[in-house]
Amino acid sequence: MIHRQLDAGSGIPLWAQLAEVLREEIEVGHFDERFPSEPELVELFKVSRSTVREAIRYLRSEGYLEARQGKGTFVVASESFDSLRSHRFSLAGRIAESGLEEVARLLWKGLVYDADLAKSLELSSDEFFLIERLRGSRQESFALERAYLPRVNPASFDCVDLTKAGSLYSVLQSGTGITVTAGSDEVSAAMPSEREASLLGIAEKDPVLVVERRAYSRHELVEFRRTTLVPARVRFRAEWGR
Amino acid sequence: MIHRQLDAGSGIPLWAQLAEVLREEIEVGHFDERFPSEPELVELFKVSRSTVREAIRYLRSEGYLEARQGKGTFVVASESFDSLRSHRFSLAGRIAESGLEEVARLLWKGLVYDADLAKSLELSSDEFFLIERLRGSRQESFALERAYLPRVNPASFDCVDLTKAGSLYSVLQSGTGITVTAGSDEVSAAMPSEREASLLGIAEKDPVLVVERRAYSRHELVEFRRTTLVPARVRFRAEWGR
DNA sequence: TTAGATTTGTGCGTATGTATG
DNA sequence: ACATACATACGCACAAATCTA
Repeated sequence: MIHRQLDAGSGIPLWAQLAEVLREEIEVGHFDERFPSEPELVELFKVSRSTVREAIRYLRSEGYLEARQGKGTFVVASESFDSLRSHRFSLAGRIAESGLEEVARLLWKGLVYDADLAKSLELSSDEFFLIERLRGSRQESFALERAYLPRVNPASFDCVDLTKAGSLYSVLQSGTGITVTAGSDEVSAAMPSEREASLLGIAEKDPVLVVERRAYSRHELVEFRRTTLVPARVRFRAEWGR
Repeated sequence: MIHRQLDAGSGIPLWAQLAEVLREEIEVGHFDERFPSEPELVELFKVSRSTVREAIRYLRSEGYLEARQGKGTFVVASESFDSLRSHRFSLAGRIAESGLEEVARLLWKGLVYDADLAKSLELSSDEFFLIERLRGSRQESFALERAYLPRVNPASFDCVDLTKAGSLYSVLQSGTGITVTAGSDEVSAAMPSEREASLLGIAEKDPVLVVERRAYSRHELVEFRRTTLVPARVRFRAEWGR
């Protein structure tokens, strides 16, 4: 078994030492069949249960472990890329930093038909309500946002102010009664189309960040959103540490 | 002040109830000038400090709060971009999905001198130990990784196997005794140089994702890493809710 | 510069609740 | 019904970082 001595006076917190030992064992594949229970770890490493739980909490937040009440703690199948695995990225931009007011300009809204999109989203109907907005400060734009809403009543959006920077979800909630419960985001890089470059005020040779979002309400897709961002004006940032 | 009664028998954990109350107050801007200290919240809501800390921990993980030892807890200025604020992005690629073995090829290691980099990192010396690796499966590469280590003994890396996919930090730890405690990542988009495109096996007109990492050991920079990724082969993905 | 107060971080102990098998 | 597992909640003490008098 493991049995590595933790050093209380090393300046490194006990839970961090324990997490490091466990992380190494996980990466070697030592716990693939079974991860020790909390009481077992308490006994093995001679620390309190709070310390064990703190270490496990950290490894969960890093994506190494997941826990199920009543069942146990399990190793998550490893991603290939070291420690870029599960940091919390947030969008940070000059607008937020400088405190400039953010504005959203409505470019277009209305029904569109897109068979390819419907197919990739596994939807039976190719009808979408499209909301296209340009976001930025008064001086410059940093994002072009296209939200595709399947199966909604276009009239729901007639009286809604879409120029506010606020969330589309509150609009969805108040306009249609739909509550978004889960979703996914995917970040990639791409080249802008001529129109995108023009709207964002960049050259066609400048690359952009693309975020694709799927939002669900009770396992049902309620929004597909593609946001095109200017990397010089806004970027994703994660801070991590103990 | 606040005073909302929490209900112990409601089925909802006390910390979650407290977090919800605090979140609402935060969004109204009630705590913009000062967020209550832990003992104050204990007194206000008549719960234990662990419960208070659990609620604050959650709000920190959601990006609403940040805490500094000795200073206090503070409301994070809301990012301009709705709800992309605190998702957990992890790198997902074809390699991990298909279960192919990941390999790392050492391209170069040795001392380099870069005054611009030293200046941007606010370092007095422009001497770096550079480790350049190409990562991918046997069939194709998906990332070019350049790690700049200031002030390390080059001999530390003589006997180390850098072709393993494993973390550089364990190398740092064993080779130099340095323990990485904190850091930040920033994701952007860029065009590859001729050499990068060639090494990654892509066209020069294909955009790439760029991740810049800063790693610290006790407030001291110990690594600056720039990773260039091929978006078609690997991307950042976050799932939320549920 | 120093000393003390304040605030979050770490770590211990205990007890009880809830989900699972 | 029972044992096992993690989740919640309480209390206490001291350490480390920060601010202030």
